[in-house]
Amino acid sequence: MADKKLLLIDGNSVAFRAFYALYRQLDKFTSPDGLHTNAIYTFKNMFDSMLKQLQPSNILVAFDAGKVTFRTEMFQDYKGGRQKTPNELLEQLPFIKEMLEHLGVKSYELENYEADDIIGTLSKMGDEAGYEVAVVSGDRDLTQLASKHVTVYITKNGVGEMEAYTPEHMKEVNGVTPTEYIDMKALMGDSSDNYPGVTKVGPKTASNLIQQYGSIENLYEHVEEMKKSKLKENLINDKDKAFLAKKLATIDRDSPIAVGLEDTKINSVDIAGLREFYERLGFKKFLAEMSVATDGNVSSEDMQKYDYVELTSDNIAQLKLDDSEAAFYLEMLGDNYHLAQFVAFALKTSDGIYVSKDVALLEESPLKEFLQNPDIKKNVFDLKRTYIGLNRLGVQAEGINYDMLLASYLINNENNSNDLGEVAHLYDNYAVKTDVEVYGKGKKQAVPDDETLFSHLAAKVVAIDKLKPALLEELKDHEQDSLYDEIEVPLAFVLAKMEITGMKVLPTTLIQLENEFGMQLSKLEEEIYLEAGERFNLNSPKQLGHILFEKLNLPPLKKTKTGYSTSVEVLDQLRSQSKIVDKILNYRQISKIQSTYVKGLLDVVQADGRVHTRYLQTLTATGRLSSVDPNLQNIPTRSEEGKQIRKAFVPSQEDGYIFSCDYSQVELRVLAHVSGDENMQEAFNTGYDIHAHTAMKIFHLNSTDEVTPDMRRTAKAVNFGIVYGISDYGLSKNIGITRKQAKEFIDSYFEQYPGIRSFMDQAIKSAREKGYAETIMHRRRYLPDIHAKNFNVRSFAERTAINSPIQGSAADIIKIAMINMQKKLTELNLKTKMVLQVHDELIFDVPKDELEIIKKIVPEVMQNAIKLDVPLIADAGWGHSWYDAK
DNA sequence: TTGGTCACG
DNA sequence: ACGTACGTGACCAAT
Repeated sequence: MADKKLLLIDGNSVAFRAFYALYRQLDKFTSPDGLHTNAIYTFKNMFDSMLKQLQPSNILVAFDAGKVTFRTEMFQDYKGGRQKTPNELLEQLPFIKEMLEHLGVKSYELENYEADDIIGTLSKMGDEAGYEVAVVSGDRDLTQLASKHVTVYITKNGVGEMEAYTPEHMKEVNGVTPTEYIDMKALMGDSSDNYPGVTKVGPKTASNLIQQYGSIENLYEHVEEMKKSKLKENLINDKDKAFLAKKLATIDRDSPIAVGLEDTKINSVDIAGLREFYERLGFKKFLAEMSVATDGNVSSEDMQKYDYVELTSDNIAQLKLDDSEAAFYLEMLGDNYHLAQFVAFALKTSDGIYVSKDVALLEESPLKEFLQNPDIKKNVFDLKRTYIGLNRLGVQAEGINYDMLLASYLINNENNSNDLGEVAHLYDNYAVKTDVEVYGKGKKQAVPDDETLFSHLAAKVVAIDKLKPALLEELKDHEQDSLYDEIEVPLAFVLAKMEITGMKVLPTTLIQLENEFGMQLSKLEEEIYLEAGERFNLNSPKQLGHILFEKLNLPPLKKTKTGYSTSVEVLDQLRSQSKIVDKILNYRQISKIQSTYVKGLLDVVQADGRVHTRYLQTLTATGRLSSVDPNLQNIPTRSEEGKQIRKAFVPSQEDGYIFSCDYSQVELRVLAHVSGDENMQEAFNTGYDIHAHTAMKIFHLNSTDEVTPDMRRTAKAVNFGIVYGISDYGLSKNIGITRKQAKEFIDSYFEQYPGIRSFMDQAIKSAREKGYAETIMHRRRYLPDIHAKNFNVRSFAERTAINSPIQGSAADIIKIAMINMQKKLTELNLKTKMVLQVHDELIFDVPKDELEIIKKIVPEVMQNAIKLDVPLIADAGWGHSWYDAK
């Protein structure tokens, strides 16, 4: 702690920031009595972060006393027209003050003055008395107080982040000194405080003028010397406004405050009062923190320090591992567990907690036997990560039967996290810190000292065990036990094996493509520069927009937040207007393939000549998987150039096959099943081409023979639209018809498939009643926005309520197929490996002599994954590369 | 870190 | 009347 360091906080401003930081969680943060607490809670977090960063010896928090101040006397409309502070925030202010009192911190407000003036006055007093002064506010006005010993911190978006304004920083940002800033404001006015400055003068002009003249007084002495301009006229006309604005902008540094520096001393924390306060507001996290900080009086057993034993090769022999159940955690630094550095492990048995940084201990007796013993049930967090980490150490884990991460994802994937600490916090267990707290993030990520590390890991294994009953109970309440036990947990092992196997990629094929595409790209580049008349960065949408819409004067058809849109959608319509457009589209397409797929893929081929993706099993809102590092679920297939990439994906044996099998229209079949629509079910049961059948229906034809390719295309778009929760606008935009036509198609569709409409209505109604949408396997997606007042937000939730059960059930189905498939491969003792899943498609690496059996069993297993009211159909293809597997 | 763009189902 | 399709990940430029 610095000797004399005074922290002055702008209470209203910080509370305001705190309130809006968690505004979206407004309804989730309430006390047992129903009081909103989001601002109180965040205020405390921000306050803690200030203490940590600034280490003050003295503190005072200043508040505004009321609406009327000496400034409103000068200027009636001061802060007029400003939106009223929401009641939800106002009602929290007294509690913030109460909390500060318990914390031993003085709050102060003064009739007729704003918090700014209190801070201005105290900062002056502090400065004169030899204090280092730190001012914290969300309001940039305060930056005028900055001086050699006064630093003004302006809160940024993140809870703990602040921008430090020293006189030097002021100069960089505004070009003026803190005192000159007042004069700058005099010229600019302040729209949020509702007072005008000089007409047409903004920050730029104001800054330039003040840099030139130093103050408005001096400026107006010389104003007649300025050469004739609109600016000069405005300055002269608005002279009174400027001088008034200066008065309003100036913080009173000699206000008649009734507190002095002696009042800023920090008193001791009123522990009992604070605890009672936290309990009243339901702040479990802060309560838990208190128990640790104050030692003794530990009310929450969560916060006990755990005793652990550090395992070494010397004491390992004494380790008793005769339990039938234990918790285990293997720590690796970084997301990519295929490559991540091992840090340490922790183990919790009935005897106690054991930790060690020596992961080699896992490779030997007795830990290896323990981990490989199927009869000892292991509780973990992130089964797949654990399994693969152990696999790298030569351990084939068995008996892992509980995964806290998977369970929490199934229970509620709304506030999804892969961090054990964060998940534990969701279940009111604050005994374990988050990994970011312990290891840091980004460049600063590092392993801490042994004591910190071991305590963290000990807390982790304890939390895994401790929360297990609650999570299992909740799964049961949700009727998700079989989704968890029979789908997600077994699937995690299947995915682990797929990831470990990886897929063979031929770098030479990619390098050939790199050369070809490279030549095409340089040729296109030159041609484009020639047409444009200059060289520029083709990959910059901003620069490209400038060339197209300003230099070449093409019509800008669409805008984005930041400028002109240059997307395919726009460029496609400009094709006829300039030769350059086609070339740009062509360049874009090839450059995408080159950077993302050719170069990107080459970068991630590992030493074994394979790519090992990671499937994220606990990420998506619908239950699908996602694939990263590399993403193998978006390898090009639609364009021929892109499809070339697939030639580099080959079987592990040269004469082997890549075998691919995909479901035909799973989502529509799921829709036919869940909606019970008779016409659609009949179409699938009879084996019609569903899009042609739809075309026949919506165009009122007598037979599918009359369906033209155009009609079929339209019908296909309508079928897709239905799955997404259709709107006439969306459909019209997608297939380039009018909204009216689109509406007619949709109406006609609902007439022909009446069950679909009632399904959609029912889906929305049920989401409203239950608060979530659900798949056939009881996977949930919570939809709080279904009750939103905002039309757009609510509509989005409604479409989601329709789409999620469809997309999610399809995900359930292929997951079941994958588990059955892996089982079958093992049963039949085949060498074939399942290597990829692309949402409705499974891909296998097949030795030559297994092709025949695979052709038979894969479609069979996929088609029989689940029994629906309509048949599931899966079509297979194979070849000597992924490209040829069609 | 964010936004634009584009690859996939 | 509201403005709009559902679900993802990677790359690049600009902040």
